[in-house]
Amino acid sequence: MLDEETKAVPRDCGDCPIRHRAVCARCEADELESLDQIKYYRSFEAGQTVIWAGDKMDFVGSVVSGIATLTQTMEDGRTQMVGLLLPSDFVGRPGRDEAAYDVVATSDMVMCCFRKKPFEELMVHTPHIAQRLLEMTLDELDAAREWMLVLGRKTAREKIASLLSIIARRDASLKLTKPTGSMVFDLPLTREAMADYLGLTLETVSRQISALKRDGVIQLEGKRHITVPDFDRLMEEAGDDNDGGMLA
Amino acid sequence: MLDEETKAVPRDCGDCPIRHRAVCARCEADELESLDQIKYYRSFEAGQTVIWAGDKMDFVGSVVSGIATLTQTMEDGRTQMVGLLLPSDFVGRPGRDEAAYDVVATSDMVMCCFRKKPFEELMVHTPHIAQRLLEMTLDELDAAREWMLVLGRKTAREKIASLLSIIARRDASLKLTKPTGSMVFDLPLTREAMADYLGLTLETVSRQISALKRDGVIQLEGKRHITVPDFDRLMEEAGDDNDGGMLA
DNA sequence: CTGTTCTTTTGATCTGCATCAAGGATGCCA
DNA sequence: TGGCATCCTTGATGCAGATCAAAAGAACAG
Repeated sequence: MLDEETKAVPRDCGDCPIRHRAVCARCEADELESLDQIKYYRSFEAGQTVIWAGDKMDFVGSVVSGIATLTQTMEDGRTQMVGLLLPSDFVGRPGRDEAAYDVVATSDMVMCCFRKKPFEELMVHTPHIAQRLLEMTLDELDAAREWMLVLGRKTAREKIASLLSIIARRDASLKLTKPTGSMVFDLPLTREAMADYLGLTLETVSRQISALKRDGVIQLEGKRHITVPDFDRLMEEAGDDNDGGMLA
Repeated sequence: MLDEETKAVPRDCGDCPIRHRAVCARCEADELESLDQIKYYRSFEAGQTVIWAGDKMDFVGSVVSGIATLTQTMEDGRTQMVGLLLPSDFVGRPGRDEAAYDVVATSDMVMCCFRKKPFEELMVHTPHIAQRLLEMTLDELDAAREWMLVLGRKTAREKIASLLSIIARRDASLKLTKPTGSMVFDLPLTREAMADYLGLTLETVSRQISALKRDGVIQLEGKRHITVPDFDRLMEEAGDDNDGGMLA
């Protein structure tokens, strides 16, 4: 069915758009050289599955461009997204042979892959890689825990607002701007994918987006292009406290 | 209000009950020696708060005995537990100054603490510590993601069954037995804490526990002592698939 | 043993979101 | 240009779990 085409995309680490954010961020020139020797690029089309949960996984890698999702599925088909992978995010786990989750490209995507075995060996001699990976994993753990609050305790409206504020913030950080005032961005997810992320149905997602639009929290152009006139207002709707203390 | 009593509990690393599971698990004798120099013990009583989210945190550490919870709270009081800390689990994050979550001891608890600064310095020269911490953090990330599925997609009954099966499994692993057949253990949490973990109300928790008891999935003695006559049955109720493939 | 507090159970009712159902918009391919 | 698929919106209805309320154990101090 799916044509798992693998296409080489030669590139120099020096020009790499994720050079200073990915797992290689802290590497010196010589370390980068070693990584360069075991790396290869893979391209995926929107909708293509990178790997299925339970499949043997003999590589790890970084998202270079595009977006992928990490999802878990129960036997009866209920699915929950457990991660949204953006450029520089790491895929796979050193020391594990099988993929723990389904990984699906939701847009055209390019990954910088390393064969797992050589990567693991390299990690032993290259503390900068292990250090960076630890830092990234701790960040992901924080993100997962923040998401647990969203899933466990927020209302549908708050969930949507939380997702929008996260996407807006991430978009701002790519553009190296602060998330304030008016913001414009595109939704990288379908309503169904949003529902899977938020633990809702796609109908509820659609209704709540309409409600936020009706209430002036967001403006919509087409289905995907979003304008947030007031980011603080969005944060309020998300139930997050941005005025949080810190009066030291 | 809370009497944050700090009591010394001198102990030798060689005798430590979490020696081979904690962040120090991979350390050689000399590395252990270095850790030993910067460690100190703190005891907490049941109900005592270890640290509040946002507070300055100048230590990291491991739970030696007892149980603690990691929780997040919204301004209006809604709370979500984001982690259950058992013996050998790590508390705190190297490279971060403030606690991200409330940490509360739910039973009498002893922690082995390291001052953060010296610990961070030690990590640089002691790859075994960083390696083990990475491994533990990856495990926690997996656990958090499994919990996202529970919070986002499972019914109240499945949530309760999931929590019980996790506690049962953990209990089995402490006793070095396989989780099968009949199992007996104590709930380390109040109904309210269970509710905070599962994103439910305590009334719903109580009702579902009664229902599981009525249906013979569990037996109760007092409020806390649980017997699971058939672990596979419990797994089914949790919606987990334990017969999952693996026919290689 | 009695009053107090904390935890838990159980009942009655309400409601937010799921479910079921239909139709609109957009884009692609023949 | 029309057929088809994909994605999205909106309406009607139902139900799982929240909320409100009361009371029953259990632990403990006096």
